[in-house]
Amino acid sequence: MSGISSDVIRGYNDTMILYLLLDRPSYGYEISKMIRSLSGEKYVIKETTLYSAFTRMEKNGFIMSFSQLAENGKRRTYYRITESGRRYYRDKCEEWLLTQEVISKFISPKGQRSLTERDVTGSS
Amino acid sequence: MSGISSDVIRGYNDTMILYLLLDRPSYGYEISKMIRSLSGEKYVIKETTLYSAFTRMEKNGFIMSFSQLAENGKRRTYYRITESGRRYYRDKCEEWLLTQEVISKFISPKGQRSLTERDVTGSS
DNA sequence: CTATCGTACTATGTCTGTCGTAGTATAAAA
DNA sequence: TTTTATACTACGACAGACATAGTACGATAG
Repeated sequence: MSGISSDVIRGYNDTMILYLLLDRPSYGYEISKMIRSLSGEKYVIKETTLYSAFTRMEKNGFIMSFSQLAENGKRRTYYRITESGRRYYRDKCEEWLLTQEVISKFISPKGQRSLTERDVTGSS
Repeated sequence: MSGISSDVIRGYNDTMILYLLLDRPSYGYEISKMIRSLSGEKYVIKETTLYSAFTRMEKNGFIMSFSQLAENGKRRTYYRITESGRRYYRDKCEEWLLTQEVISKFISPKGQRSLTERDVTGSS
């Protein structure tokens, strides 16, 4: 299998989306493409996850939507990050650094610590 | 509010617990203390989270429980990691490395990318 | 002309891990 | 005797991710 489980990513989808909005507004389809490519094809956000994140974040005041005609004449919903959204993003970045630090203490590269055979069995 | 949100840690509580069981069996209270101290007091697992993790992981075959009398004469439920649990732990470690790699692409240290002054704030 | 594909969404309900709240029980300490 | 630390269990709420399904429209292929 391999890949990133949804439990891990949970709570960081918002952060990823906001990151992509820092420079300029964007819309669903484009953002999903950007996440895919920026992650090196390692993570693909689900459509429902993406759009529900938009809804949630707009409700929370982190982004604002506006409708605009695309080159092809189709109407799209764009999202722009707000000041509050930038603050939230910054906080999440800090939280991420902390999280990394903490979780890393519980990770051992080979998945093992000093382990002698007899530890595996025996109680009585 | 700083600290680690539960959404972030979600899915890594199990990993932390398993890490602490790699060497020897342990029990709830001790594990919670170890998580607290190993994380440098930065993360404190909730009791309910911990015990429900035990239940879930035993059901999944990652750990096995056994009851034993403690020094003080009280009966405790200890947990021992299984082979399957070790494998799961190793997988989670790999997943973690991948996750770190991916999420880090969406994190900018100051929470900002090319950004002109006026966007930031002014308290002046 | 029709079918399919890519784009751009919305709706609805399920699942699962975390957490709030609360309660039980015992030994040691105050 | 009351409090504190230890060592749990039960129950329900919550929220984010996801599965599934459907709508709509333009471009492209056959």
